[in-house]
Amino acid sequence: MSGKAKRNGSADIKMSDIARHAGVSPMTVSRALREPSTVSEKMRRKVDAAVREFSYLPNRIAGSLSSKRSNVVGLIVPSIRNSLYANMVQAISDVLRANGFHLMIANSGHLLDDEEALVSALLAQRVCSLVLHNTTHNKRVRDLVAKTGVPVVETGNLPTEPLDMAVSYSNFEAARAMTAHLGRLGYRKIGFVTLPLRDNDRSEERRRGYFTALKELGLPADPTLVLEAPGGFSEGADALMRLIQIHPGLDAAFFAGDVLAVGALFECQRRGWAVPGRVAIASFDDLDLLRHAVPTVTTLRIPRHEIGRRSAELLVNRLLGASPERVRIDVGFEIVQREST
Amino acid sequence: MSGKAKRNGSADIKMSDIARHAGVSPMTVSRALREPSTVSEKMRRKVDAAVREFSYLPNRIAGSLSSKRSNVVGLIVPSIRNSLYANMVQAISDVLRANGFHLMIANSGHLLDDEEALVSALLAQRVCSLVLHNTTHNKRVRDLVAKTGVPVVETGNLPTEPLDMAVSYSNFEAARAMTAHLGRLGYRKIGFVTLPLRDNDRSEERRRGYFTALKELGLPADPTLVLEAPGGFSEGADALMRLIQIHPGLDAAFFAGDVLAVGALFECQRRGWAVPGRVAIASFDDLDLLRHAVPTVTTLRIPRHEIGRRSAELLVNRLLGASPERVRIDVGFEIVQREST
DNA sequence: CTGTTAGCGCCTTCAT
DNA sequence: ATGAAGGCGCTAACAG
Repeated sequence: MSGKAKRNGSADIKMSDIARHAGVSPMTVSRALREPSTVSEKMRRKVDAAVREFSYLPNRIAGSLSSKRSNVVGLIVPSIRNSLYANMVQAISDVLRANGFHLMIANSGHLLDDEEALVSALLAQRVCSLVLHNTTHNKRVRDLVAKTGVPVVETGNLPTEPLDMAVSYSNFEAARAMTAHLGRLGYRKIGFVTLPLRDNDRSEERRRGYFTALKELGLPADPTLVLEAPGGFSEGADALMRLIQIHPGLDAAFFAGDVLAVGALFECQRRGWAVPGRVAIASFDDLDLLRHAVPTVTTLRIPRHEIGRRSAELLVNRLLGASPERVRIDVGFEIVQREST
Repeated sequence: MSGKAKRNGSADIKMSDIARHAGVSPMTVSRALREPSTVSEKMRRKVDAAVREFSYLPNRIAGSLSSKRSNVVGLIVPSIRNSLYANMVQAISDVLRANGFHLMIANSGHLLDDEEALVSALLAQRVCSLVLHNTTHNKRVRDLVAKTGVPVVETGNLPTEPLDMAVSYSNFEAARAMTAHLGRLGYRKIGFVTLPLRDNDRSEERRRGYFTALKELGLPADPTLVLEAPGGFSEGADALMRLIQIHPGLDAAFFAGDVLAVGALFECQRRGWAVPGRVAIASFDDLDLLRHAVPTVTTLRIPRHEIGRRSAELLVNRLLGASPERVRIDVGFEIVQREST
């Protein structure tokens, strides 16, 4: 009894059926559903009754094809799992939904060529616009975006030359500011633990910011003060221990990833090291966790939610008719000084 | 210069253009793209060349309309932000993508009527199936699902009567097992902190499991041992302090939400209370965090990733032709005994 | 305000 | 193995 590939369900009633049962033309049904104000009270009621009677759900696939308009936005993030992105996605989702749009989501796993495959796939689905959490793209992606002309928002970093619109903070400035902050507090031997640098403009920028600040502080830019670690609690702990082994005089460590910082903090607790007495710890991104840990952790507050919200708002405006113009919004960041430094 | 609503971009080349340039019929292009093996080598090469030359992206909207088949799965979660769901979503996304499907995601914010609106919207988009992180639905949702006949997977709890397929663990059994575990360890005055119970079958079930275990342990089912708290670190800390105020002899607290447990743990650290010396702490869901905190936290390991993976696999099989049959998969759970109890 | 006509871009079906 | 005809369900554009 198996049967072939499942057809997409639906009750199989279409607009013309509703029209027939309501005694009107299909066009009137269409209008009653999409722009009720253009239809007379009487017609509208007949239509509504028939729609309810059959639980009619308009086929938006057909609608999109016909109108050449879609209400689905495509989103590509490096990882869905990561709570930082999740925060942004939530905001995007909320704004889109409030405006009648939907979200198609995909994750690229940090690979540029995967991004290309996903951009193609989403454009084949005829999404009406794209959000990319990434500001370096391969040529094909840039070409596709240019060619299709869909509105695009890039986030995650501030590109010097956005594809279209960009909403982000500057990873460079943020890392620089935190490093400077640590210098101002009197720390002289400041380690830096970065997330993987490969194919990741954000990580690169953060490291650049760190070195720039060191220079401005008149501190030596010692490359052995920098360690690369994949995200994770253990990795943060390891990194701190290795740094301290190399530099027993290390007095502060700046982690370019919140989970790394917390891992290091836990390791200190385990060893009974005072933070910041033995070593100060600073983090990147304001996870709730950091505000509640003991000690509370100094960090950079990045308005992830705002990034999502404003990205979606820009798209919605554009989709609703705003004229295309390159936009580059810097949402900034904030240093949150807490007990750990 | 403003211009009307933005049309969905696309390079405006369609299959017939490719066909013309390749010197074949549109049908051959269609076949060369979808089932290359049914087309001769020569034709295929001509088509491929034209496709590449124009960077042609087939219009899947048109394809879906015509074939009555969609490759988009709809997913509704209570919250995108929550990392537990994020874990599951990631797994779903991965499996779907590996099989050529896409994911449309929406969040219901725990409201049944919002779920209805989203189910309608997703079905209007003609998603080929649904994943619902929720097992109690209002009538309209049940009707729509029945009527359209799309495959549905429910997760988040094990429904006694699934709409279609279900993949989950039992919240009841999990909470019961942890409470029993605490009893076995010798704790006699075990508090329980639950997430909001309203419209949330998962929370209800957990509480039921807790009380059942107390009874089985021969301990009094004292309702003042139960506190309801919205998720959050501070809320967990508060809840523990209130419990201890009411029951100075409290020797263990079981938090039906990981963040609550960690919040309580931090509060203990802050007060210099030994955990489990002063009070033992148990959690629900195996956040990485719990394995690294000091002390490490006893918890229930729920295979969120597996839930997502198996859900998606079930759907994919069905979409690829497996015959419809009600499935109810219990992925189980595991008690992870650590230092905090 | 309502209806008619003619596609949207592709795929199913049937013929060759 | 390839092509021609017709239609998926809806909406734009125009007519009344």
